[in-house]
Amino acid sequence: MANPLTRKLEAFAPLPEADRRLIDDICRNPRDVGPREDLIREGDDPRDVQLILEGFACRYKLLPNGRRQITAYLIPGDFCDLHVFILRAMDHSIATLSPCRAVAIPRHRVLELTERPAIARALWWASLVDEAVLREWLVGVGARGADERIAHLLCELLMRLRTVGLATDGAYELPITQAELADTVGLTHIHVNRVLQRLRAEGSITLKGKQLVILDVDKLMAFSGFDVNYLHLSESNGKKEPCR
Amino acid sequence: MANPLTRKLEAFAPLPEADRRLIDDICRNPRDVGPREDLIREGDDPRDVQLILEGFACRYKLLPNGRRQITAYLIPGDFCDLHVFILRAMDHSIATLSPCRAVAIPRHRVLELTERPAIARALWWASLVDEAVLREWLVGVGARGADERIAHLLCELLMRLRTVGLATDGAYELPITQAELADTVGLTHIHVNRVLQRLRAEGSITLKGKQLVILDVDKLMAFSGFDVNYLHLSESNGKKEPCR
DNA sequence: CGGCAACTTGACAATGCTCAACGCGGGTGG
DNA sequence: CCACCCGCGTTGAGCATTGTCAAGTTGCCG
Repeated sequence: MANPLTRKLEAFAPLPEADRRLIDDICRNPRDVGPREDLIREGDDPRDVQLILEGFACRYKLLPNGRRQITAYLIPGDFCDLHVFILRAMDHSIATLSPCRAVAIPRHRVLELTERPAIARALWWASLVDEAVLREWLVGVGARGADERIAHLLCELLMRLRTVGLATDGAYELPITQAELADTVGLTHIHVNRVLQRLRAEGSITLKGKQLVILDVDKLMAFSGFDVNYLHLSESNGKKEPCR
Repeated sequence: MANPLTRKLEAFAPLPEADRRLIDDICRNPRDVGPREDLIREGDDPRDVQLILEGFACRYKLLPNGRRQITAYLIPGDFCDLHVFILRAMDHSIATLSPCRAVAIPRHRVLELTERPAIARALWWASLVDEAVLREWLVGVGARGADERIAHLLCELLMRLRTVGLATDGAYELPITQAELADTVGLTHIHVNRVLQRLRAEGSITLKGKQLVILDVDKLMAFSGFDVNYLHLSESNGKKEPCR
């Protein structure tokens, strides 16, 4: 299968063959990381940039009150922190959720990437999308009810996984626990469980083990108020009117 | 008073005199905008970049359920969207909260800015800070109780306004309504009101009209779990240990 | 002085949380 | 190969925080 980074960047614009080869070259010698391992910790000085090739990782922050908030999922093709090396210390941590395959890219190789105009533009686009996703999560936690919030997240993951070839129709693997989901959407794992039961009972999804199937994608998107536009996929321009 | 953009960027690193002059030049001919006016709307094609010189503006998103979520405050020295012109359509709107003074910077002038290495680095830093702020808001809404959440926001605004010279000690002007605060922190305006009453009753703050005073800054920061590090101000390195 | 927007307060309802317990399944060690 | 254990998922009962509705007050601006 194609390199997930290439697939993702080409969702923005096609890359020259030489650029694709550079990406393949950079992704040699990946390493396997077990589940629930920190890749970078808050307070660390960021050095190498991590790129996820397989599995799920996340950004998270621990609070004095003992709670944890996950602020992003990193899926295959996502960079941990392309631009942070300008900062002295990480303000959050990054950990694997599932077992992952990742590459640590040294800074000089990152610069090789950003010297290629097509890649640079695509990475720029990708970082704008990451920010849009973050905003959308804030909108969810701040203004959507529990059911819509979780349904929205499932829709988002579907779309993101599709662009790297990891979802077909409405089905994909969701290798995280309900407790991790809870830390993502700002609910307790118990409440997350109840919401998932409800979504199953309604016939919206099936979820056995780690296999998720969204039975009627359009319906779930409508229910959760999901509007693809924020992912800025080139195909999806102007499908829906924004709310006024 | 110095240009707020200059002040903000110099919180990262000092700028050459020529760069400061360029910024001053770009900020000529600002325009005044009334309160509650949209600067850019979701769906619009982003063209000029807006820079706020005075007043408060915000990013926000409207939901099908009628709710609104504010995802960022833009204060003097903040750009609306430095990097978005690569995208075809805005995925959120930007509006003034208070009366504002702003400049619309055409794209070619933005490029003039980014061609100056010191400015480019500082803008890069600023955009990382914006993202960190966004993450912190998500953490607040997802994992902090109502009182801590609001207190945390007040602390953040204090620090941000200080770097542009708009706060002294614990006092600053907060030109927004409680309803707008509510849309920011994901609560109802009624609950926000109760929390503010509580903070007043405790002697943590005073708030008369738009004048906010944080009576004991350290105490409020401790209470809300505020850790300056995420703002990446150069002075504030390693003051606190992150939670583990 | 009138009017409107923002703020305030109270009573009640709902959403989501806490605590506690139990089932299920996969992996490990005896 | 079986028994145990531990992590994950599930369920119930009662509680807390926050939302809803409704009404009243304050204060500013014309």
